Amino acid sequence: MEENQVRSDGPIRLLSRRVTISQLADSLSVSKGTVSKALNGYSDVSGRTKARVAEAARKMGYRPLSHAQAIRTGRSRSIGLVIQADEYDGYNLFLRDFLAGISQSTSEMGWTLTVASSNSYQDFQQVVCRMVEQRKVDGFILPRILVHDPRYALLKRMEIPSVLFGRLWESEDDLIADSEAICYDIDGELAFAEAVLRMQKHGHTRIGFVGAPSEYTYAHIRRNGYIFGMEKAGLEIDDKLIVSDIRTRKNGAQATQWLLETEEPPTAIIFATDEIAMGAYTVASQFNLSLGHDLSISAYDGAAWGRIMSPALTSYQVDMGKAGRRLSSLLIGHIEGKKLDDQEEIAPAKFIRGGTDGPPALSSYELGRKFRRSVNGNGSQLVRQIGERQ
Amino acid sequence: MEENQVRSDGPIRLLSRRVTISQLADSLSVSKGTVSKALNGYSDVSGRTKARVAEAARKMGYRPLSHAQAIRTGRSRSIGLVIQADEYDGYNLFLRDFLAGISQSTSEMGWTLTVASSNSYQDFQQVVCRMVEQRKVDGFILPRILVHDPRYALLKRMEIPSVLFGRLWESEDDLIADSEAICYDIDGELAFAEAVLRMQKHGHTRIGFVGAPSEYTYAHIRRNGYIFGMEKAGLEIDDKLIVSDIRTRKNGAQATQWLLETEEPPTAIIFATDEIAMGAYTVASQFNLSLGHDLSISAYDGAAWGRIMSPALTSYQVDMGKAGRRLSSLLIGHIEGKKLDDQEEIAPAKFIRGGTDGPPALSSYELGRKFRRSVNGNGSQLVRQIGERQ
DNA sequence: CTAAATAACGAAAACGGTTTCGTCAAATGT
DNA sequence: ACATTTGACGAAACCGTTTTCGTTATTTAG
Repeated sequence: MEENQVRSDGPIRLLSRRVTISQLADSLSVSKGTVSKALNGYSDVSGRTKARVAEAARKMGYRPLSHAQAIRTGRSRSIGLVIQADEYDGYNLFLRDFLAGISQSTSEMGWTLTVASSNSYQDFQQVVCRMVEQRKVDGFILPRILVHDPRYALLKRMEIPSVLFGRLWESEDDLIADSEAICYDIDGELAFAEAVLRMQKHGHTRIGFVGAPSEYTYAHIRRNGYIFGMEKAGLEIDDKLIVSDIRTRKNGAQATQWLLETEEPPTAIIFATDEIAMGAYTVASQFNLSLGHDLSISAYDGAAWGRIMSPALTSYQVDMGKAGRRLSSLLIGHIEGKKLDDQEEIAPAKFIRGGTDGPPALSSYELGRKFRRSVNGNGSQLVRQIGERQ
Repeated sequence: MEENQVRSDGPIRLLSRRVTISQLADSLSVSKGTVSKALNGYSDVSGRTKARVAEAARKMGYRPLSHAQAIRTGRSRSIGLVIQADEYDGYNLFLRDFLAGISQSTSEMGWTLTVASSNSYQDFQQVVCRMVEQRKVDGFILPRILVHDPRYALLKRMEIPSVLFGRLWESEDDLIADSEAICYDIDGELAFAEAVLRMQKHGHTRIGFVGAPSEYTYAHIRRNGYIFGMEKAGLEIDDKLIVSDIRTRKNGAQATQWLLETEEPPTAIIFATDEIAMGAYTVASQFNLSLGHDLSISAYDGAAWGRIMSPALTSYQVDMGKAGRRLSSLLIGHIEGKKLDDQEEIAPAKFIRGGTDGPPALSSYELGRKFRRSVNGNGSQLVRQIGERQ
C-alpha cells in the first residue's frame, strides 16, 4: 500500500514550505530584485509588473521573512512593550485586555509584539538599548505616563519611535507642548467632570476628591476634571475636600476617614481609581455607613472586580482592548512614516452604573455626627492606627 | 572649544555601533567563520583560539544579531506566548506577574518573548503556524492546560517545542503518560488536601467542594486533592457535597446555595478558585451568614483582591512570577537540546491565612436551619433567580 | 621514513531578503 | 535625425551570520 519510501507518515510538517522571494521571482520569470522593489513600492518598476507580482504573491501566499528584511533594513516589524515589574499594580487591572488589543492589531498588520520587563528606570534604559541594538523592535508603547517620564525622554533622545498611553504633563498645570509626542488617552477630565455633575444631580453639594499619586500625569488630569466639574456645577471648591497622592486601598481608607473627619464632611467622594475607592468600603463597614446612601462614591477604571463588591462600584470604564489596538496602530503608522492628522487621540470613558452613589440620605452635618458617634462607639483600632493627617 | 565638526550635539546615538562578527574577527586576525565556530563550540577550533575569541567577544561586547542567525539557522532565540482572548478570565488574576517572570528569565538568557493573541483554537492554529513559518519563535509556553488540549496536540504534531503550565490529563482519572511533555505545575492536589485537613482541625466534619470547569486539567487535580484530603481525614465523601464545573462568581453563589440547601449542609466549603469563592460572599451577605463562623471557606489562587474582601479570603497562593521564570527556562533548555532530569516540575502553593475559616459556630443542622429561616425571611430574589439544581 | 589520518583554520557559499548600479530600449527634446 | 532623458528591468553587492569544503601543517600509523 504504502510505497512511498520517503516518510509519508510521522508528524505533519506545516513548517515545511514557506515560499521564498526567489521562488516567486522564478515563477514570474523576473529577478528577485524586481519582486522586492515591486512589493515595496519602488518607482522604477512598472504598474503592470507591480500588479502581476502582487497577484502572484497573494496566490502563492508569499510573506517576506522579517528576519531577513531586518538584517538589511535594520527594521524588524516588531513593536515593544516593557512592563514595569517594579511598579505597584496591586490588582492587575491593567494588562490582559490591553495586551490582547495590542497583539491583535499588530498581528493584523503583519507585525509582532515583543514584551520585556524591567525593574527600574535604570533597567528600562538597558532593556531598551539592548532591544534596539539587536533590532528586536522598531518602537515602543509606553503605558502609564509619568509627569517627567524618563522613558519618553530617553526614547526621544535616541530617536526611537514611541507612542504614549496617556498624556505628557509638564508642571503642576501645563500640558507639555511637545508636538512630536503621539498619544492615545482616555478623557479623564471629562469623566471626572461628569462624575461631579452626576453627584450634584443626586443633590450633593459637598463633594470630595481623592487623587492618585502625582507622579502620574493622569492624576493631574483627573483632578482637573474634578475641579472643572465643581466649577461647572457652581459648587465651592474646598481644599479640605481634596486629598492627593493616594495609591493603595489602605491609604484610600485613610483619605476617606480624613474627609469624614472634617468639620463639614463631603456626602459624596470621587476617587481617582477603583483601587483607592476600595478604601471607602473598608471605612463604610468599619463605621457602619451605607454606601450609596449615607455616603456616595464613584471611581474610575471599571475594573471587573468592582462589580462584585456590594454594592457594586459606580465607575468609569476604560476600554483597554481598544486602547491597545489604537496604540499599536498609531505606532506602526508612525514607524512607517505615515503623517497623522492628529498627534493626540482622546477617547471617552464609559460610565458604569453601580450602587455606590445616590441621593444623600444625610446632610453633611448629620453624616459628620453619625461618623463621629460611630468612631467613639467603635473599639476603633482603625482610628488609632491611622494617626495624624499629613 | 568644540572643534569636532561631526555633529557632536543632537540626539545620542546609542544605536550607533553594534560590533559585528567581522570586526571581532579582524581585531583577532582570524576569519569570521572561525569566530562563529569558536563561539558555537565547534570541535574544529582549538581550545586556545576559543578562549581568545570568547575573551575578545566579552571585551568588545559582541552579541550576535539574532535575526542574522535566524535566517541561516532557522532559529530566532525567541519564545512565544499566545494569550487566549476568547477565554473567560474575569479578574485578570493571571497575567502580569507571569509575564514579568517569563520575560525576565528569557532576557537573562539572551532570548526574547513574543506574545500574540487568538480568539479561538482555530485561530490559535493559524497564529502558531504563522509565527513558526516566519521563524518568529522557536517554541511556546502553554498556560491553562485543557483535558484534551488541542494546542498541545497541534504543537506536538508539528514538532514544535512547548512547555505546559499545568499538567496533562487524559480521562476522568488518568494522568496522560506522555513522557515527552514538559510541565511545570503547582501542587494543587497537596494544597486541597491540606485545605481539607485544616478544616477538619477546625472541627468541621461536613466539608463541601466546589470545582472548576472540568475542561481544565486543574479542575480534576484539585478535586482529587479534596477527595484525598477527605480520605486522609477519615471523613465520609458525600456526592451531595460536591459541585463541579463552576466558573464565575455568580455560579459560585448558586453552588454555595445548593450546598446549603442540602439536608445536612457543609459547615465548610472549599472552592477551586478565588473567583468562584466570591460567590460565597454574595450568599453570606444575602442570608446573613458570617464567613469564618457560620460558614468557613477557603479557596485557591491567592489573588491580590482576595485580601481586600472582608473578611479576607483564606486561600493558597501560586507564585506566578516563579512559574514564568521556570517555564521559560525549561523551554529554552529544551529547545537547546538539554536533557532534563525530570520532565515534570511541581512546586508547592503558599498558604494565605485569611479570615474566612475557623471553628464552626453552628452544627450542620443549625446552619441548615439558620439558612432556611433566612431564605424565608428574605424577599429572596436570589432564590427565585437561581432555579433548580442541574 | 613515508603514507594516511587528524587538527586547525580560511575561503566561500549559503540564508532570504534589499538596494545600488548598470544596461538597454523607448520616449522626448531640438 | 540625432542627442538626451526616462522607464523598466537584471546583475550583483550587501546585510551579519552559519556551515560546508578545501587546504595546509602536524601527528600518527605502518
